[in-house]
Amino acid sequence: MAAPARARFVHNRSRRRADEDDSDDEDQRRQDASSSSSDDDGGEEEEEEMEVEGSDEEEEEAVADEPAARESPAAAGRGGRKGPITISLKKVCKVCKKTGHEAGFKGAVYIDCPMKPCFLCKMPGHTTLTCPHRVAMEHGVIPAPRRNTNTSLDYVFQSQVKGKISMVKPRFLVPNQLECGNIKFHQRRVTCLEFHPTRNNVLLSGDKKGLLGIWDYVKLHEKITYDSVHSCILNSMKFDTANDGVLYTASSDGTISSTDLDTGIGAPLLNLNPDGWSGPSTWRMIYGMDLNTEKGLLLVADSFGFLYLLDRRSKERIGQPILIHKKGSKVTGLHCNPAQPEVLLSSGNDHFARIWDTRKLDPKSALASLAHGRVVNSGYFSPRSGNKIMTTCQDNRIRVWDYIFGNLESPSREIVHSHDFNRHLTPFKAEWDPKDYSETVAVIGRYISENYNGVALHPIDFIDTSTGKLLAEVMDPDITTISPVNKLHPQDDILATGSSRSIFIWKPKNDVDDPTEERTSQKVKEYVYGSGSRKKPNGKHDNSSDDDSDGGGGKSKKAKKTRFTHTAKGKGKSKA
DNA sequence: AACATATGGAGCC
DNA sequence: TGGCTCCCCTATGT
Repeated sequence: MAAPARARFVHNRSRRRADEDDSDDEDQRRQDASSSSSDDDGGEEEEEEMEVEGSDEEEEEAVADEPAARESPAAAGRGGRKGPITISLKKVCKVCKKTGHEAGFKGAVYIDCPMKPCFLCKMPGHTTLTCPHRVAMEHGVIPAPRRNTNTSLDYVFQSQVKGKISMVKPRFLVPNQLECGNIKFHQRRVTCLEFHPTRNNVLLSGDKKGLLGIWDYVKLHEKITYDSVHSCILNSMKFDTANDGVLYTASSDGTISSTDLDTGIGAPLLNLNPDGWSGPSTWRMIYGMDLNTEKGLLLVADSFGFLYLLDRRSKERIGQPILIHKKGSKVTGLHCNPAQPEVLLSSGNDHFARIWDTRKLDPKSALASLAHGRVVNSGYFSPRSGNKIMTTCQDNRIRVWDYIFGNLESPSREIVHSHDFNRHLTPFKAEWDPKDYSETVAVIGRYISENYNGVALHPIDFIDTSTGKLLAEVMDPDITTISPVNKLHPQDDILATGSSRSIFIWKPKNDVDDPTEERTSQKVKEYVYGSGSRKKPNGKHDNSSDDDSDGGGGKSKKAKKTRFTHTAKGKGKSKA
């Protein structure tokens, strides 16, 4: 529901302002109390710097006669006037190493370094605390003119295709309440999630180690994991809709695997590193994969810019690999147009998203090249008509093209949203709500935190991509980690979230239970499965390296089935 | 409580 | 082009 969520947001925003003031006061007090060594998280050695301060802007000055200070150029600049030399004991900013300010968390509020461009919109002159896109999220849209090309193609589109897009907003329920507990069986961070297309309550999850989990989120004990399908990052999963017992998986180990979900038998479909590891400059990783169900064609892209076509039955490659992004750069994603499966959207590390006709492919044959400010994490056609494109870019902008047959030179909208790249996080990807006939609602996790009741939380945002308005922000006081992986159920009002190693299932809050918010005292139960603790059965630590780049090519692809039973235990984390 | 560490991209030379 | 350094609202284990 838009209205309540909005109200909550405003409320939180005003609370944040109050906190800012608080922390400023705190800052003052602490600095008045002077040389306290309140250096928070170590790292920088020079915790305090003695420095002669010529300017009188500084309030926290102390009188001293430090000989070293007298020799400093700043002192000389004072014209040799004898008298008390003022020096100040100041903190060094961890970000820019300059003095006079500090950056970092003050309680639940993060203070930006004023010397850096805004962490949200990347523009200089302000910080995230004062960024217009943060203060008023609904105005975070950089407008672009609606361009009608007025070509015959556009006319055909307007009359024929546009009618398919429902202009009536469907009932929209935000799955904002944690349904089942904190599911922990992945040993590494979750990298992808997919709902089973036909089997109710079944979710598939992949992690950085390559572990594939298939489990029922209603009957939590019904869980299977496959730990030998892939040897490192599971980047993408696709169901064969012609045979939904088969799952295709793409991995940074350079292989595509097909797994029969009933028998657990896995078969490699493609291995781009048949000769094994011989250094990072030759190791091919697969991030992008999609399936053209009409043609039975598997489309795969590697980390060197090449696209491969694969017949899913014969498992044979069709033609030669085609360079679709800058040579040597990673293709981050592929998506076949849901209405016209031969139309392909690719996104890449070369700051471009490109549209292709897979029937006539050659490196220069892109139907369109969509320029971005930085690496494009993902690009998706809208789920029903396929006539919109939404991309997530590392420049903290979600871009939307409303009409793929129109003028694609610049996006219809750019929505400023915090989803920065961080090497330790799975890249953020804004995804359409597959249930939304109007093709406007998107979901994406948020990087920067907001202060909610003294706790810094990173919500999952529901965005109206036609206006940039924040429809809802989903969060829970017990989830303090960032949630970069989010998947909306194709039919039900359910959201699955991957946050670090945990998985969460959200459902709409029951309308019956009122504003009393009895949820607050209720802690999230943690379901730790047998292998969840990174410890080997013998009690020794799993010291196997996190290195993604070890062999893997020669590994047997026989899927190993493991069953676990869950142990539910209450979690008593106390939050301020 | 203070560490170490996994790790990708940008920007420099 | 390649090799190096920095980035600096991560999460977790020791």
